[in-house]
Amino acid sequence: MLEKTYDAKTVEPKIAKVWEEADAFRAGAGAEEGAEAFTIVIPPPNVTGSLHMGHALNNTLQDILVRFERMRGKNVLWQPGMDHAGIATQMVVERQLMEKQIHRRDLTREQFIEKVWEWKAESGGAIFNQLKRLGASADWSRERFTMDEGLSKAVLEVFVTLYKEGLIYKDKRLVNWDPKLLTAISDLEVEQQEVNGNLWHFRYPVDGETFDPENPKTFITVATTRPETMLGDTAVAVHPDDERYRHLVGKNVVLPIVGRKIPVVADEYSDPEKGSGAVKITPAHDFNDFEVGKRHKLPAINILTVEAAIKLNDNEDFLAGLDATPERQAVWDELDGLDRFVARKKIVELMEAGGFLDKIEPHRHAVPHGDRGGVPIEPFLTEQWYANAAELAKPAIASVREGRTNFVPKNWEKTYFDWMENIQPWCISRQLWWGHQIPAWYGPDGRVFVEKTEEEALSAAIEYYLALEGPWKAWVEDKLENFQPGEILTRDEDVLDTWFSSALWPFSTLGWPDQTPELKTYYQTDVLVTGFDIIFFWVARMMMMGLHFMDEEPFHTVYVHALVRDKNGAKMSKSKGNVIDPLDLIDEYGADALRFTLTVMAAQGRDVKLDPARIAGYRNFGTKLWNATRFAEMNEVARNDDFWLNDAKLTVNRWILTELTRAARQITDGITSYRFNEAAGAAYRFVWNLFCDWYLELLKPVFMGTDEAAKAESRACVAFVLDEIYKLLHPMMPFMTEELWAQTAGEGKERDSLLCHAAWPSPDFEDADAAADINWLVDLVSGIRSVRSEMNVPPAAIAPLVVVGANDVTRERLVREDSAIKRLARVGDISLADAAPKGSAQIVLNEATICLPLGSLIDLAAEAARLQKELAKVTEEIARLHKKLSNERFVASAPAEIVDAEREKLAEYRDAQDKLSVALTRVRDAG
RNA sequence: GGGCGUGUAGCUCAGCGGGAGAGCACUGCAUUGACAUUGCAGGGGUCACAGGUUCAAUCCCUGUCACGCCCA
Repeated sequence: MLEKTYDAKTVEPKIAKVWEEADAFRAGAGAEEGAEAFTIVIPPPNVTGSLHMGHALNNTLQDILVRFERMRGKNVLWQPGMDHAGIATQMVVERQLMEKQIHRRDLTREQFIEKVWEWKAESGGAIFNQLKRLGASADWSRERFTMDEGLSKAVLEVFVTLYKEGLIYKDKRLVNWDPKLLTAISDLEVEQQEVNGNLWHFRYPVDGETFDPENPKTFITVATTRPETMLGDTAVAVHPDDERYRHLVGKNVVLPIVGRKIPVVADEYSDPEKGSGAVKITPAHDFNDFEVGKRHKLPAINILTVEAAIKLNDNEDFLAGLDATPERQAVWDELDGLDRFVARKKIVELMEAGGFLDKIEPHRHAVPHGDRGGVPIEPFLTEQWYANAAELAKPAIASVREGRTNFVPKNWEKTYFDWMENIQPWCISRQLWWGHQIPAWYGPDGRVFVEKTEEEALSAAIEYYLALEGPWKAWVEDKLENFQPGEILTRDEDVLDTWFSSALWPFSTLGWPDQTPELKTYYQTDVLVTGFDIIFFWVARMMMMGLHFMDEEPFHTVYVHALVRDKNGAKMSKSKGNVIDPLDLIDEYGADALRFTLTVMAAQGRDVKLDPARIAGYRNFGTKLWNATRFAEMNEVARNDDFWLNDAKLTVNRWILTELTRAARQITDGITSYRFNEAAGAAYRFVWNLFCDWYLELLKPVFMGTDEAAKAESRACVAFVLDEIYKLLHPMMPFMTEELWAQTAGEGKERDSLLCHAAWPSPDFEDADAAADINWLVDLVSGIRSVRSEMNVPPAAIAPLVVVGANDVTRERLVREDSAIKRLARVGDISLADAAPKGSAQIVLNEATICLPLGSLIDLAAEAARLQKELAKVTEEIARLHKKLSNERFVASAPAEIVDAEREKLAEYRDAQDKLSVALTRVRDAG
């Protein structure tokens, strides 16, 4: 016997253990030899991560697909793993070391990396246990890590290949530099944040004029949001059509504080409407200015250190061509080494003191911030490694364009195209220690050798230098005489962007570059399930790499789900304090309730606003099913394989089997079309509103009756339908259904397989007549209940039922469903009559009028009012339909079946109108 | 500024060319036997606004307003 209530806290760990011991989710588990493969690779969570709502939704949806396809008999692999998350992990470990007063730089690189691995062994990967608690049925034995040996091998292979193909190269250009983390980051890792700042207007004196702040002819005013960068200005730009400044183009201005003479150039970048219409140009510290600088061949003077402090002294680029007067030198000394924001204030003060400050305007503008470090990034001129994303994107664009990979919902394709078609070179090097070190070695002259191993690089280098005539040949020969490792080549210090290895995930996890059986079986993977926030970071790059190295898309479908927000629609964030921890919800309501809630709310193209009250509601749904099963048990429901359902005789059984067929189709269609909410909704309605509310209620008279054959048939039928319900709900509520499956094996019996390996239902029982019968019964009972409630008839009162005008079908139904009607509608004798007894409440149902002679219980005035209201409603409908059908153009243009249906409706309403009128007269006569 | 999306019951949301739906909340009634994590019944909506297409528009098109997100 089932426990009185379902306790998720004890059942879920127990079931998890059952699955684990049965090795139930191993690749191909439960599938027959040669079954079609179905593969999903998990979006690898960060090794530092812990389960948040986004993960919960993402993995619930994946698990639904995976469990569903496993039950459909496919050879399923859900490939799990984690991402080494370069910056995030390095930060976590650095912070931990700092608590012990150890700075990363106190350690060698090797020592630090050792610490990271130690950290991973101890605290990394907590999220896997959390995913297991959610019920994720991945093949945990195949766990991969982007830094593990196999995946690192794939990274080397890809890097070296792309380099040799010319698709990876080194370049010196402006990058997004994070002065806190001291590394370059990619465009995608930059977040624009709106801040309140100022526009400072500076006067730059025109060369050859005597500067007079009162005389505009002697200077040009420029506006800037970043005063400190003026130290690196190398021009002032004005618009070519701007009359105000035309005479100055080609002349020089003298940069205050610095003394450098810089030209006024004409460039369309300058917007005459903005500020003064003249803009200072700092090619080394601004992306737009860099482009202007290239057009006008301006020098780029870097005036910042990697930590974004001012660097003037010993700065050759800065000092070149300057007259370091003692006064200037004193000012430079003062500025040198100041943090950029301190320097900003200082510069403004100096400018003001010299009369060069025109005005300060408050200005709200976007400032780029590093998404990890959280500080404003600096455009910084450095040499970095780049991947030619534009080239790699071409086939990736074509794939989606030609429908080989499809986005669901489709509108994300536009986002994908917009980004891919304007893609910039991908900066793939990072100045970190934790990550895949770039396989590039430099020779004594700085020449780079890119190979998978140092040995190969060395051979390449030796071959190169020995073939060279010149000083390096002798140098290398000399070194080779008495060879010490590391003396000829120096390895590039940088590591690769974390997303570089993630981009290979769909094939690197399957063993590539080796041609493993897994790779053959499971690539191409099927569906990628992800949030839209990583379409650019990850999806696009997997497409590029998959196509380049596998010649086949990594997946045929990308299902993009929404973000989970709080119940007010705000993004969950620690700072807002509105984060809901899925583990808390699992503790409180159970994993099944959380999963079902996320599923039923996961409509395409809309964010999930999660209100914990909803979860309680869906927890109740599980309880409902649990109790329905208990009810079945109490009534000796048991599977009976000898009973052939097609032979079911009871209408109610034939009806529920018909409804089961419909529900199973809806659920199956919902999942296969990624409309998870529809699948969950269909399951919910079937189980609660049909199976529990009507089917089990209708069976109560059978179970309490004496017709043993009917009981036997019904017991078998309930058992069958329950089994099908467990299966249909399993992808959404795996724990409870697996438990119910085990518990309902029957006295002393055991199921011959786990529910997670049971065959997915595809019932095809259809009996339209039975469906019509029960629908009539439902309408009858609902109608009677409604009237009783409105007439305030005490629930305990039993009234007789008199049916007027019943045709043969209705008469048969009344006999057939006699006990159900009596029980559910709480009526006594059922009889037929030609006219309604006096003092009856009356309900019009199809051709018949159902009368409840309530005697003294009835308030005739109230009943008259009720009938009047009904009549009004029907009359209104008749008017609407009449008008519609009188419209010749409707009759002529609308499809015939629509017109016929409307005519039929009209006839039905007219019939009902007649009967209601009779009923009303009858009530009034009685009064 | 460009793009995407949203606006339907008090709240959270489905639906989407032919009679406005769900869950929660609310109101009334019900408590000995599957289930109060319950049952039965009920109230509640100019489907943001304005035009257009159509025999027919909550649904398609255009515009307006409001809100959200992404990219500059």
